[in-house]
Amino acid sequence: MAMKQGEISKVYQASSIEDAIYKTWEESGFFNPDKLPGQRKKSFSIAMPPPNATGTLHLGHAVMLAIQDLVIRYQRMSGAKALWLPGTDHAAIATNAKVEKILKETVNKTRFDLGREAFVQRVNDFIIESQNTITNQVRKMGSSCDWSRQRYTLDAGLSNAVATAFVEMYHDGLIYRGERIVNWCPHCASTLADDEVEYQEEQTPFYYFKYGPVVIGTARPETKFGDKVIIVHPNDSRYQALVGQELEVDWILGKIKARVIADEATEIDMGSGAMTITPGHSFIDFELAQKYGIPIEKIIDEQGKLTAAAGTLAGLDVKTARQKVVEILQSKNLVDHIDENYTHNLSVCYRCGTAVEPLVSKQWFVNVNAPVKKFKGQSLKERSLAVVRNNEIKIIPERFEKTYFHWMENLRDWCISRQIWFGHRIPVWYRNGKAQIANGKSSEEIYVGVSKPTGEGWTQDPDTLDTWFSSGLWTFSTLGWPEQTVDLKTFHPTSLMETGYDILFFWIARMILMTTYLIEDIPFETVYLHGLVRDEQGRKMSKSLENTINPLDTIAKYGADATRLSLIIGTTPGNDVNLGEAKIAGYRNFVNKLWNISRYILMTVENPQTLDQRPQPKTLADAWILAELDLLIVTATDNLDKYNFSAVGEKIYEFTWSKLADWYVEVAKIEKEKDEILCYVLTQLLKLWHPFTPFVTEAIWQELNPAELLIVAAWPQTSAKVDKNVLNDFGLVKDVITAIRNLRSESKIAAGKKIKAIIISKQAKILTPQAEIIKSLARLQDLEIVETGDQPSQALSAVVGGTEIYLPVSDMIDIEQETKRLTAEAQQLNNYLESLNKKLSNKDFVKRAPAEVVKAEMAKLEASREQLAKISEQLKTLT
RNA sequence: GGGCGAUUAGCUCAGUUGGUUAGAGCGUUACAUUGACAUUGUAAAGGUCAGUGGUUCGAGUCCACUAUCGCCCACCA
Repeated sequence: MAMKQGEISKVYQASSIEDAIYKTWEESGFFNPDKLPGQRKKSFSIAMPPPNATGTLHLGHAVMLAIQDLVIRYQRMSGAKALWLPGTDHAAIATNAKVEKILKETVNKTRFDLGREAFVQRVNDFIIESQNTITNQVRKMGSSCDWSRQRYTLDAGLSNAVATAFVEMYHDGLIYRGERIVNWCPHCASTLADDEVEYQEEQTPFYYFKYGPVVIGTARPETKFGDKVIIVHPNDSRYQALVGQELEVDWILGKIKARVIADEATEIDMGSGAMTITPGHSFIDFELAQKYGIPIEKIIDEQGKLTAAAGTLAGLDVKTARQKVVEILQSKNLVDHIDENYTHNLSVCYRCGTAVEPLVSKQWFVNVNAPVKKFKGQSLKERSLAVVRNNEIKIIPERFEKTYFHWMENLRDWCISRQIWFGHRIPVWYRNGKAQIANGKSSEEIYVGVSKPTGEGWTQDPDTLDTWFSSGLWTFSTLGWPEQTVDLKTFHPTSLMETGYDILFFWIARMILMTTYLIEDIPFETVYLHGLVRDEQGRKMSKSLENTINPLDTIAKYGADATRLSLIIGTTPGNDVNLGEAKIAGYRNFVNKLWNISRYILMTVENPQTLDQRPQPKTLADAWILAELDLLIVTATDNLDKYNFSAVGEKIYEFTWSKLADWYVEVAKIEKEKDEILCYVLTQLLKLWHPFTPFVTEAIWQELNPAELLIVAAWPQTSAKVDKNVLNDFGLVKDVITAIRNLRSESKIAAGKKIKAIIISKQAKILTPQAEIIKSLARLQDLEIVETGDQPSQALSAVVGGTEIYLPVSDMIDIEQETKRLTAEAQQLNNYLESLNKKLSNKDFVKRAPAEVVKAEMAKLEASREQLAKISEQLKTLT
């Protein structure tokens, strides 16, 4: 990989060296914290959010990988025992669905045709085949994660953790099996968690039926067979007389008896103000039914067909049944009217988009409200709220804490059983006929444990667990739990959880809930939520819009470093990032710039090498670049600790391009003999950049120091106090040069033309030693610097601070234009002076503002006055 | 219905607890090929910080309201 001097290409070719560099890193073993050099007391860990095992890299992954790799590289260089643990997720429903789709398309079979065992085998084969795709793509981003600790949610170890967690929670009464209303997806043939349901607006007829003395409204007539209770609002004067009565009403299948109950669940203004309740197929009605002890009847079954409760209509599908019911009621003259233009939100499955059927089913649930012994009576929900409320866990940006609280406060029991086959099987076995325990009405014997019980006749629960149940254990199941491993002790709680805000509920909340209970600790100290990547116009990226950017393509075209920078700089946590290819190309240009600065140093320095000893400055420019670097190191380190990645990137970018390349390297060409300082500055700069752009920095580093890998180089430190005088003094030199360039440009003096300049300045002592630099960079033939003197007439002029600059080029001056320019400048200065005067003549300002602020304003006033006076004089000399 | 966010240069966005004449990149204009870099350099133009009111000596920043856009949650029986 290392190239000899002189062979370094003019343009940085990312794609031709990145893979080789990654290989060198991986083979070094340094991604593994156990193999890092030196004594490392502090540990720092990140559990990588596991991509789907069958997925491919997209920009969402790219963002998380860029940020997490940045943090872990910074920590590793700062001397931490840094672990970034990678893995993949089996993504139960998603993968199950994917394989089912393949089956359908290739052999036109369903999972039921194959049978459970063959189907699961099929899925596992599929995973093994595609697993490497995603992990290799993760490598393409430069991710320095410890592959020796890679985990997969269906690993034996993790599966054991899942079973252990289930069993423990069951025995503590936090997991129960019950007939409750759940979201059912008829297509997936499985339950869904509340947050796996999405909503779609749709138009549907809304029916008003006569139900005894009241009119009730519904969009779902086919569920109404068993409605035997009318709910009215206690304050609704229209129905006061009915409350508490039992009425006989004519209904779909004939006459039934209906009770009237008053409850605030109804709204007076809504429809007729009265409603019947359908406990089996509505969440709200189910709760009401429990409250009033109303029997729950199942009208629709798991296949989406009507049950025996529908009498003659049993077996019909939902759509047909709806028509039939309406026809029956019409024939009985019980239809009041129909609103054809009713819009409502239809619940659909987040995976397949099928309408979700709320129905009552026997499922496993996590009880989030039960008091937990080891929490002294606090519930899972309360404990999960507490650890964020008391700042044990910090969420960045902070506003998401509110969102988290709101969600957690309203959390209902979590349905964790799924009827798909791929996933962690529920660790529960049943046996009939030998009932030892009276489990309510059931004569069934039940065993809950991590492995199959001994004895005959046990069958395991056919269901699998919600994929988020295993994800909830991710931070510690990956470290060996339930065993008390060294890793668990060393790296848990993890330091940082970094992920998109879109899975705050799905995942972050579940991890907090599971971890606080199972290991009585927090899963992570800080949560950093990044935004979603959108296209340049802020639209969601989608295949149909053809606006997607594939990170693998941009890595190939612009390099992983440029791709990473485009996702980190200019982005803020929690806010979406609009990304276009132009932005990535821009950072490719920057990476090339860094490459070429290095190339220049490698070509001109006699013995290029890394240097950590801060050299003694010989000139003002030396002192300045060292001071700027000191300042950069301090602010970068400080801001990285605060997770202000973008700000740090911008600062280092500015230093690299606007200070080092634009000024110091140019000065070095004039002053010469800068080998030590150039080596030192480059060394420190490569280190600062490394967490952001690991590949190019390592490539350059290897040219300077083939004996060491940059990934384990020590993070820059500086003991030097930032020298403000040096910054100001060289600042003046820069300003003078810029002012002269500006005058030349405005007066269209050819760039090649060498001219003379006269500088009159009280700071001549500072400027005089810099005469060579000024002459060269401002392209002057002759330069005169005096402390006081007469203003030359017929000269272009400018004022910087208290310094006057004159270019006596009488033959080239356009008096009119020059007068105009100076007058405009004077006018602007005048306005500024006025605002300063106004501010300072305000007694309250002088009295109340801090003394230093007032002092600074006074100094500004003084300086501006002086400057204005000089410009006025310059104006006079023109005429 | 409840909550959150955004609105700053032509475009994409920074702006940390209120305190330099509000910044960057891209784009635009003019000039340039000087010992690394045209994926370059030099210089410039470009902003009533969405609007209104308030707090304050001082507001892009804090508060209230309005407008537009976006997101999340709940859900209409």
